[in-house]
Amino acid sequence: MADSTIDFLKGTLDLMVLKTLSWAPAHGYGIARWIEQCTDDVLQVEEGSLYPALHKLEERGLIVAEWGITEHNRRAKFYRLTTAGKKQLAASRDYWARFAGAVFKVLETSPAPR
Amino acid sequence: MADSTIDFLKGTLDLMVLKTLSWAPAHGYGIARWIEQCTDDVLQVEEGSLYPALHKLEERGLIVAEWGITEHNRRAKFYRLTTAGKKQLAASRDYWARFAGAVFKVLETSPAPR
DNA sequence: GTATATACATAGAACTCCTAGGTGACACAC
DNA sequence: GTGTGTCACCTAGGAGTTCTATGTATATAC
Repeated sequence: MADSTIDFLKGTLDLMVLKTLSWAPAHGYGIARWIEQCTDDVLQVEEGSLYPALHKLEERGLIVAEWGITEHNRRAKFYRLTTAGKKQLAASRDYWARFAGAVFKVLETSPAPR
Repeated sequence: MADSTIDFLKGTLDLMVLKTLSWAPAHGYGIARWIEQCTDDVLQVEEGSLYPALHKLEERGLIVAEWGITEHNRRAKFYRLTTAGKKQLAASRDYWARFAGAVFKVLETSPAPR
């Protein structure tokens, strides 16, 4: 959209959500805040992206939800990784490493000898 | 789409095209083959993605096209980076580095002390 | 009682990419 | 000269994500 900012997020949101949940169950709001905090706000998680993504991950059986109470004494939906989710996380993580490595390769390669 | 493959390409196609052109002018077909070769086919550039992307970059004034003849003696459109394109490449490159770094940070961070 | 932060949710727009097709020309074998 | 493979371009349509904008509701602080 804007000239100076480029959107690289595609596909990585799911990955980071799964990763965040691999530590402990968490609710949507908390996942978003954690990712932002962890990356010094380089990655910003919009709620309009996050909740649909969570619902899709749930549909795919990668996470399961359960209502609970937060430390702020509020009602919230806590998500937990399933076995399938753990497998998917491992696969996605590997794939992302290969992908990012490939991009860096292109960015760092010197002109081909010709 | 498929379970095992995830699409992380968003936004990076433009970046890699600009980078490829930073070495020397090239035509679409050649750009695609080079990126694939450079990444051992980890990144595959579909023509249905590439040509629209090239046209958009041209519209934005980041590259310019000129008809020429390839080493195979065929007619082809050679793209060249403009000054604006070089600036955009530098900016996108920096941004990608920050983005990828942030993702890795999330993927590598241990559970938060609690 | 009012404001702020917390927490969830969805509709619609905007965007990118891929699928699936199509065009044409050259090179080479036969 | 005809067929096949490679090169090189292009677009329409659909599928899929993400963002914008908005709405709801509760707990706590003041």
